Amino acid sequence: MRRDEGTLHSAIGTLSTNRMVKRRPSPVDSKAGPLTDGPTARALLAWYDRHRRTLPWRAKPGDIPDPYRVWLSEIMLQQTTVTAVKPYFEKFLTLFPDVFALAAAPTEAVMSAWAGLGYYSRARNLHACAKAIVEVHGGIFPETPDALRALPGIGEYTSAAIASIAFNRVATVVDGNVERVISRLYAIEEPLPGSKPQIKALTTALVPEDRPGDFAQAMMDLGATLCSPKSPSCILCPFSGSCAAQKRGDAEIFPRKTPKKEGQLRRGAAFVLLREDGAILVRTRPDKGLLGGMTEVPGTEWSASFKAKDVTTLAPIEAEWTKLRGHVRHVFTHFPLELTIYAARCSKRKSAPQGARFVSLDALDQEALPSVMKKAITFALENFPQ
DNA sequence: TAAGCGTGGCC
DNA sequence: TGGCCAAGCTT
Repeated sequence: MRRDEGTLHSAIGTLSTNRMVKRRPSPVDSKAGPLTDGPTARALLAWYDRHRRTLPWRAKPGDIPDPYRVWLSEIMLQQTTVTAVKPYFEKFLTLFPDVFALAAAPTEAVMSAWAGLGYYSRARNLHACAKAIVEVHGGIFPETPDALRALPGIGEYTSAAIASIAFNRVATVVDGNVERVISRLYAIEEPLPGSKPQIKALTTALVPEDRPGDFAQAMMDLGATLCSPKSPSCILCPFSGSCAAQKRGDAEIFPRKTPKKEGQLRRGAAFVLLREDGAILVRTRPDKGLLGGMTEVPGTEWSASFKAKDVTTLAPIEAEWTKLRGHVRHVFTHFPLELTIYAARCSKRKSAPQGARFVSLDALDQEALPSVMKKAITFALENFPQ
């Protein structure tokens, strides 16, 4: 620990003196510890200036960032990969070009545009946040972490990210990438999430006053490219030589994590009712909880004790329900799900029961349909009886 | 504090 | 193929 502190202080010293000295640690240095250069923001920023990723929401060098784009991307990127976010980001910019358009949009439009991206409370909070920015802040994003933190869907990470990236404010941005990079730089043995306070303190000490936004993005770019979870490219890393894990040669074991207990399998049934004019029966889930506010086909509760026996008594209408062979499997973050699918047809004159509605298959893409429901409907249509 | 909350890609 | 993982927030 004393060694870490020494390394940190030398990093701060290098920053404050604004030196561009390239000091390759000698064998003597690396044994001496405190004499070895620690990681510096300068080294990282030099790398970033050459290797930064081009992303749809990222301002080009010299350009002023658009807070709306920064905010929208940060919400979408929560626990979500860049690849998954890109098409949704473009779609949202087209449908809702600015915070005023988003605030004025119907909730259903926001939810259906978000469908497939997951963690649907993000969409609800996104909409609430847009309204708050328009109604409370006159459509202007607040610039400080504290003010941002007060908005729906914006927590510790996102408030710091927006403040630093959109407004170049000094803030400590710690996401999964930063946790990995810092854990390796200092070979932190304590597992996450217990190591979070230490990681935040070490990160804070590295943030440069002149380019906090670039520093945050550089740390995340580094974590997403070179300092990857598996087989990191230490040889190319700007921190090579000042990274404790790289010196040990076992960077990939960091960050250590406390194992999570796995969720128990839940089962349930779903009913796909196809009307003869090509519409299926759907309903809207309650606003809160799993898949809150999203569209679903009618079904049973999902539970560990579910038995696929006599479940047609739970069907939305009386019909000739056929139990389809096989199951639809889906894995949520906290439990796996196995759905038994029942299928039936009904006449064009059939009206939807209370709380449900018919939607033509052609209009299904305008629904807020989560992936598990797309799976269930696709499975039913592909295996429909007769 | 810990649990709840999605999804798709990767090896 | 299945476990791991991705720019976390809310309660």
